[in-house]
Amino acid sequence: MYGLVDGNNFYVSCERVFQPRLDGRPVVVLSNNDGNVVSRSAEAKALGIAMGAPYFQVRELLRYHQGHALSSNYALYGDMSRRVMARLAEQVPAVEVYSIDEAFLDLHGLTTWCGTLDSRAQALRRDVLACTGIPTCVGMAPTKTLAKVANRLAKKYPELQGVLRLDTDSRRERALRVLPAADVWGIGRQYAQLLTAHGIGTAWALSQVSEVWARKHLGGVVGWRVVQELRGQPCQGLQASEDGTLARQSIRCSRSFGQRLTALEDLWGAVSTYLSRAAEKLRAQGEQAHLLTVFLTQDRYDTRVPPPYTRSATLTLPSGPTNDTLRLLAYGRRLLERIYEPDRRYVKAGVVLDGLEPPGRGQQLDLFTPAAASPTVTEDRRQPLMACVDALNQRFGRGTVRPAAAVTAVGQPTPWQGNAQYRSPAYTTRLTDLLLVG
DNA sequence: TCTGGGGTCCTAGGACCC
DNA sequence: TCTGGGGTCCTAGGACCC
Repeated sequence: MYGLVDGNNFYVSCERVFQPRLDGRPVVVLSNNDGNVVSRSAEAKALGIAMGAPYFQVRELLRYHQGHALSSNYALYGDMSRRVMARLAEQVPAVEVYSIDEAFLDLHGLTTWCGTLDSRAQALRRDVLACTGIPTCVGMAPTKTLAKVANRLAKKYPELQGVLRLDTDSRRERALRVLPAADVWGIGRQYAQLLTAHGIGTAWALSQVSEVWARKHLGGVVGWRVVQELRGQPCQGLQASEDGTLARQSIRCSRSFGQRLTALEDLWGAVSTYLSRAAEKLRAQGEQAHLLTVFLTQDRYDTRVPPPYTRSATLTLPSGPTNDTLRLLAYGRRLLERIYEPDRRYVKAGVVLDGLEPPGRGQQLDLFTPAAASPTVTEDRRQPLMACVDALNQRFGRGTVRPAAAVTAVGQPTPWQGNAQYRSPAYTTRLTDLLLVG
């Protein structure tokens, strides 16, 4: 039996823990750059503000109803997330941290020693609320996909008091019949449209399609798994996370700029910043990457620009995997120059590190470089430098030590810097931002 | 004027290897 | 003129998730 715990309106709930004045009002949290709505309070949902709505479209509505919009504060949400996950890990055999606000639980054997599953789930919710201030809902079922269904309905119907268990055929059928197929985990916009066209409206109808049909129309084996899981056949197990964190298979860092950029050197300032940050994450995870991607994106809402909006270039690092910022920067520059075109107006850039593995798994030497000058040798000497940079940035704040390309003249604004006008303090992770009570 | 960021998995063709 | 089978890697792209 699987459980799925999900924080209600997670980002808004995090903000409300420290700003009770936000209670009872429409509140939204915005994406980076104050672009889109990414979290909404119940009051904001009631106003009809859609998930992902551009802020400029809802700004007036929100103001009229005396609501609040906040820039996203990932330092706060990340820390609150760790607190929630830690509470869960204390109380169940295994936890898979699925996203910043969601975790799958292994509920094996919980009934036998401590009451019914439902009462256990309620106790879990009370504990998380009491210890972190975050309200949650819990769904329980024999497959992850059904646990997601249960969680969804637990949120939708308040009379369920935040908990729903789907462990019998009749309960399962009742639930699937009221859930739109589009709300099933794994059914996105494209598939939802296709299902509608075929007269498949509910999750129940989706669970009745044939294997051949699912494989043909829903992306092969992926779609078939969704159908099987809706029928109660588990296709995926729990991937337990060690100490509440998950080792990633790829690391990405990308940002929208505060303004359009055209100059190569401005773009390089952004890309080198993101690449340094990605390399730092890579080292924190104790791994090396052997694939590097750089991408540039143009304004996809500008009708004068024909698609594709994003150009990317990927390089398999010729001298093997690395987590050395300086080497990644050298390759990153080449990739950027490969995709950069003058006279284009770019809105966003990013980097991806892929092919991650722990260090020391047979390094590839370059045939044409003398061994003493090979990248891996100079790099070994640079490991202490990287460790030092990481330590400085951790102690004195991100960007204390950064690539020269990312440094602007004193008093000059950073050309690529995004907007974050309504950011709340880092209440739980920065000493000077501690909440004062008095 | 203003439209996010960071992930996962799968497919598929071509290069290359034995 | 005939032209294998199975494997991995590389690269790009497409779908999905929160």
